[in-house]
Amino acid sequence: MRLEKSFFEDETHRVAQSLIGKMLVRYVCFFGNYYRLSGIITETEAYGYKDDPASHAFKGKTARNQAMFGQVGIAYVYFIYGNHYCLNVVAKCRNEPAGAVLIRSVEPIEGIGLMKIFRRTNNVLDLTTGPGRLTQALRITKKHNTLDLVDNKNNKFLYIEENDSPNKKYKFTVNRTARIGISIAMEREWRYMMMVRTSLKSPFIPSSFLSRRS
DNA sequence: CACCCGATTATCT
DNA sequence: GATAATCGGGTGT
Repeated sequence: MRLEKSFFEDETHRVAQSLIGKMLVRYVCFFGNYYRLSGIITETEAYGYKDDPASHAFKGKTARNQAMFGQVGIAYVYFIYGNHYCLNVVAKCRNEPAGAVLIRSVEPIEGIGLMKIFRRTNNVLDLTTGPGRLTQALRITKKHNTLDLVDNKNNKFLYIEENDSPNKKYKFTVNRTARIGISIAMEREWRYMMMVRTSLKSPFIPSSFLSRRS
């Protein structure tokens, strides 16, 4: 079931937390055929408006960040460090001018073979961990900026679903920390990550640790 | 128009 | 762990 617009109309940090465990879905055309790529969202960050100096929207609306001021449920994709695209979803309360959730990491589920091609690596472990990696793996670029992820009529190429796979293996909790790569507003714990455990007696650990090199 | 810098990552050591 | 790669956007002249 695709997430609908009302899901994204809430406090940005609450949406960021709710997105953990959801499924990011992308259909790509490759040599004439369409393929479904997907991954479970395992890490997000919330970015606000005038009260959030770490946010692109902090200083007001510009050509680059205008998507953050748009309807909830649209994508905000920006280019960073001369190399990478980052995918956000606009989420904010009604009457709030701007706000978005950065998708920082997913666990690849469907279309791993294609993701390897797009990433030019055979290493599954860091296929989609990191905001720049997941956009490369899913072929998300600035073309997708302002794309409406909750418009199931016109946009069948990029959206977010409930994870209702029958063999749902995630019994998870969500941990929160300060956001990555910023030096300001550290007291705000607006980074969320999926925590899992391998048995009832095991402690919860970041889901990324399960498959990580030791 | 020039300058500066960043919500990153690959590729070294 | 350190550093280079790389370029669009913001800012100020």
